[in-house]
Amino acid sequence: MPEKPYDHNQIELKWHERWQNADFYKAEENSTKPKFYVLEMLPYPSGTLHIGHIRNYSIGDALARYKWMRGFNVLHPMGWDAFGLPAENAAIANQRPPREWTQQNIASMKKTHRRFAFSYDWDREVSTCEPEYYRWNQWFFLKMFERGLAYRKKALVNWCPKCVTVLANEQVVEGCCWRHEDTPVEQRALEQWFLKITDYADQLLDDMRQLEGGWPDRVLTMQRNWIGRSEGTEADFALEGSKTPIRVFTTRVDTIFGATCLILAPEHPLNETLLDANGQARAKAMVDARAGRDPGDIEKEGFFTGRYAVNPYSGEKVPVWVGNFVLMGYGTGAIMAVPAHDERDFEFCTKYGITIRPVIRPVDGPLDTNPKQAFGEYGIVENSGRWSGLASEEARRQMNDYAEEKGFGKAAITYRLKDWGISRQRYWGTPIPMIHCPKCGVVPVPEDQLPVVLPDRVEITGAGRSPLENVPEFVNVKCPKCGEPAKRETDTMDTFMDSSWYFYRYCDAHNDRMPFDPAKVAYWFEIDQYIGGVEHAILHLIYSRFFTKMMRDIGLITNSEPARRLFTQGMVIAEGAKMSKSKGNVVGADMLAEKYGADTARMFVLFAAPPEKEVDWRWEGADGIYRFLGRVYRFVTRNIGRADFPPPGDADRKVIRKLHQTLKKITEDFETRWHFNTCISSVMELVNMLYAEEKGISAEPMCEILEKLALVLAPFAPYVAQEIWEELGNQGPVFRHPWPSFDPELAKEDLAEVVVQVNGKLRGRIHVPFGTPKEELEALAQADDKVKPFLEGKQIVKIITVPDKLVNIVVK
RNA sequence: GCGGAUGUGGCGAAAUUGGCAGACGCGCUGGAUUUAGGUUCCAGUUCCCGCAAGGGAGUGUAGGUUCAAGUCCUAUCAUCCGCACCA
Repeated sequence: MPEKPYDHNQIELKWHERWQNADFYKAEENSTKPKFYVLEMLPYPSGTLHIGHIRNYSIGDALARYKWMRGFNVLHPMGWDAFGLPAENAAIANQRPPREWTQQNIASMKKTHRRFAFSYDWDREVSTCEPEYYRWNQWFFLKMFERGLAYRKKALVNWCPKCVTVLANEQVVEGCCWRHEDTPVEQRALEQWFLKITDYADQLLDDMRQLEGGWPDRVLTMQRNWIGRSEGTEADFALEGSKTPIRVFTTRVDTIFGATCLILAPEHPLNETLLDANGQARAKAMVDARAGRDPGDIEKEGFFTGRYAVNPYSGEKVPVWVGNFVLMGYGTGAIMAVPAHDERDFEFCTKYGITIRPVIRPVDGPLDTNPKQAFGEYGIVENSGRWSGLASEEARRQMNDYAEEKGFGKAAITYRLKDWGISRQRYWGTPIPMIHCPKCGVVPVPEDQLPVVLPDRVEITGAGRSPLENVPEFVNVKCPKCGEPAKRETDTMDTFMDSSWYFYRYCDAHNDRMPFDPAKVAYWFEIDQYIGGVEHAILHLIYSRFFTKMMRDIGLITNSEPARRLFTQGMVIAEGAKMSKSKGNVVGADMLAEKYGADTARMFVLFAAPPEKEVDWRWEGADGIYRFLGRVYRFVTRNIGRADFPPPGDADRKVIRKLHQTLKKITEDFETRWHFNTCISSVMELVNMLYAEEKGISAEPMCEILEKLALVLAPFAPYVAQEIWEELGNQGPVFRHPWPSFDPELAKEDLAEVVVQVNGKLRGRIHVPFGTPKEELEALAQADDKVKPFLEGKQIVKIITVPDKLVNIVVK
């Protein structure tokens, strides 16, 4: 057959059309339990759908297709993000009717991903935007409410005055709105719903031990920091002239005799009674000044309240101050300042001339009167009454006991992790199924009335309150308890709620009685492999771990962790920045596909770097991939049905060996590391050799090679692979054919190449049969012409020999 | 400041268990095909000296362990990421 030019357009269109309605996307029934892989949809900041597709699908596809060939049945559903609205895009969130938008989106996603991707099981698809999904979000919310895990309180929220909306924590970038980088976020007090994730803080921390090895260390560390457990002591300082004491939290109670003042956070509730109008104004100014600033840039300042408090251990009277560096959100919002042993306290107290009193000395030295040396260090406690002379750790223990005994404090643990605020003042999202009744208070919507569905037409006011408030037929309801007129909750849920359990729903997507059948989930879970972007390391991945534990506690599931293994993909960056639509630096993988075709586009992205690494997007290298696919295609077409094959010869052995070496390499890389870049490069090596040896390859090996080439290429370049598969006279999809196995015997070289070093430097190489004995190797090495000159006139001290690999001669 | 990672050619990168540094690709150089350009094919391409054979240096920097270090240890610098007056 004459050589055909590689026309990617023609090939891709042809198969694109044929695959439109093919049923081989469906998972095959399998007698053994398949692996459960979940591929999170968008590993990149939302808005980067373009690039998200190609990179994520590539990895997902390549894996899924490969696993399929190996006889696995991979559950590979669409992730929630695919249908979910970009949560941060308030404009769209408030304008589009969700249902239509969703359906439109599904349609377009189906189209796009047919082009780029392959193996989705549409039966299991779930849209988090569908009322059916609201229902189970709401169901979970009610279960948590019953258990006291969902509660309502007034809380400060981030507020962007330009967007006129509430922002989630993750949408606040360096104190400013993520869309208006010059606009500091304000704090507003609103009634909000919270989930008590803090109840699970210790479990979330402890269970990480199960995840070690399966999850990247980086993610585990980030989670550990985010939860931020610290052990310490809470102690009450009696406030003079008041019955309410001031409670402080410290991790270093052993330094408490060095506490020379108390400092309250400017937002501390006690300030309302403690301060005069002037003082309150100053405190408020501090809070405002802090908004939108990098904490490191703010100079510490504060003022004396005029009041004193009593150190419960020493009985010493210390002044009470207000300080701008004390955070209300951590510990108790009040600290004892120990300027001798804490850098921040030192800075503050030096500025205002407050006494500095060292109380910790090094184990092997005297008390250091220059306090700067001792910040944060442990040692021996001094000048501390009955505790003097104890080691820090022991002092802490005894002082904790003492506090408890005397009733003024106790050992305490605080967390950086805060309860999860899920209220959003948005149209978009799952309505929170609660009703506010003037008589009965907050009443849950009865389970049989779920789902509470969003109204279709909503006018956007931009007033910064939920647009749902303006829809009377939604808001005005009868109280389920007393039947009197009441108001519906108008906040909707954070979309992270959806993402926290979507993969459970995949196991039983059409269940209309429960979120899912526990038996089905028990069959699939835990997830064998979860794949997603790093940026979800703390939020999504902590929330979904929390959900899993909550679901276990309400008896739905038995596993404590959602996923055994986690793989975090690197991000695609452009010119050093994360790609995002708002930055306008999304470079089109579409354009790449337009010019070279989807096969080249996908393969190029896979070839650029291993998947866990972030990759700077530039398309200079794409030519090489396109050339390569052309080389393959032309090679195959001109060798199909050729009449003039030579008789079997040396070349056959050579290329068959290379073929099996390639198969071995790809199979191993695929199975363990997912380093597709090295897989691809080894196929390239094979093809390079095929070009060099083409004339000498006889008919039979050529047949084998062409077929294996199609199979090996299929995960990376499905269209060309399929086309070749058909040209070779095969029927049906190449993906249904089992993955080719390799023969280790055929992959073996005839002779071992043994490297000869003199003093660790490469001087020669000898070729010997495998298993040549040590003595013989050493003799051959010394006799080698290239090696000899380096041995002349020298004395051989030692020879190290690694059989079949290396001889190192040490000379003097 | 704390925590985590990463540093290898002009570029993306490879080297999986301490054993040939730079596979594969881009780019570049030369050659063949071509009226020419493009395409395709072949060869070369870490740096320095050399026409060449060959030799020397070389994985951010400085030490160390080892017959042998990109890989292990110590220190240090740079970059990136995460958290950040967290008491």
